[in-house]
Amino acid sequence: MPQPQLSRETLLPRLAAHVLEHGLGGASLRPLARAAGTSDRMLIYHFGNKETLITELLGYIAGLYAGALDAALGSDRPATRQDCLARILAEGSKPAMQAFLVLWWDIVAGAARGVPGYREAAQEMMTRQLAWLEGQMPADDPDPAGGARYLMTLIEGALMLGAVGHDDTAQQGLLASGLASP
Amino acid sequence: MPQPQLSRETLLPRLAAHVLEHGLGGASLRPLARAAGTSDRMLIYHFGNKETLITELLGYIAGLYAGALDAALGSDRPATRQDCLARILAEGSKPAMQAFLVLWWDIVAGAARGVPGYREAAQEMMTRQLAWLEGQMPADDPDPAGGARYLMTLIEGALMLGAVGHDDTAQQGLLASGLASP
DNA sequence: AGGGCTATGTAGCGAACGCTACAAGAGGAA
DNA sequence: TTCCTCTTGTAGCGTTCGCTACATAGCCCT
Repeated sequence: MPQPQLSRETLLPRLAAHVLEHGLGGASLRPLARAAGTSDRMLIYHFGNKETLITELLGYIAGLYAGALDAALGSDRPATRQDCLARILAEGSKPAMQAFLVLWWDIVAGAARGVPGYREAAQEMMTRQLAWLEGQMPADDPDPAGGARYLMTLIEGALMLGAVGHDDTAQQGLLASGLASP
Repeated sequence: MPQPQLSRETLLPRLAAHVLEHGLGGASLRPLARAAGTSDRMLIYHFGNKETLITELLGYIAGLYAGALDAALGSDRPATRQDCLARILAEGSKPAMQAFLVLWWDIVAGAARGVPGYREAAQEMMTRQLAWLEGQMPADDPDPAGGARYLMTLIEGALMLGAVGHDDTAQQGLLASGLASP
């Protein structure tokens, strides 16, 4: 009997790719297994049950997200908060980030409803993004910590408005904040 | 045979109450029917299929939300943007709004993924909230339209951060924006 | 060599899913 | 009265769900 030596570590990347494409809502064992080249039977064997599978998967995806942020970290800092915001919005509109974004709202919904594992993953991703953002603040910023949290709040609001088709509202809001130019 | 004369109109309020409590993710016909005092058979009879049921339900909930906003409309306008923001955040933290908020992230997730009906409902709710917010802007505000969109972006960002356990981040962000006081 | 232990395949369980076929009661129309 | 339409109940279809029972092939240890 062949032993492709499947483990959680080798499984998680392919599972992550599947949920990034198809979302968490319809993530049931058999499609997940097919995407990972194994069977539902083996997913249960390796993870115990579906809930821990999802929890570990969310943790893994949070790690992926952290890696993507690190990769996006430029060596030169922006000169102003305006530049900073512009860079981040450019980063978030990259196609590679779109799949993350769509999945992100699944995670937020789960976190808001209290589904086990979701809040932890969401919190970790936001904490990581906040740290990244603080590192991206202008060197001469009078209040990098507060400024990063301010930008963060604006960015997340803009992303949400964009997700529901209110991109224009967000754009005009950022304009009125004085942190974006037309 | 008794005819309790059930129609879409009499059904929708009870269906809405159910999804406000249990969310849209697990909203399947039989539990929905039980909550509405009927059977899955009759839900299909009245709505045709589940997709149109959900679509109509989302529209109805958008109407509920609009009504809640109207009810929250005070006759006196706030004097400053700061007051305005404070009032809105107070409004959003009312217990009656919590169920809406949890459901809201379900809707956002569906809208982001392109599930039929979700984007329309989300857009309608945001449009309505934006109009309400514009009406709440200070009478002497130099740019009510832009200011409302700016506040909107901040508020939605703060709500999202709150949903994932980053309330403190949002609070410090609002503080750094100069629109909130400690 | 033999006995565990780990990893896997096959088959299937009971439940829930969206939806449908069929019959039947109630009320109006002819 | 007789028929026809609207509304409802009962039963069940085929599918998918998470999960399990059981068998078995390879590996390591003694």
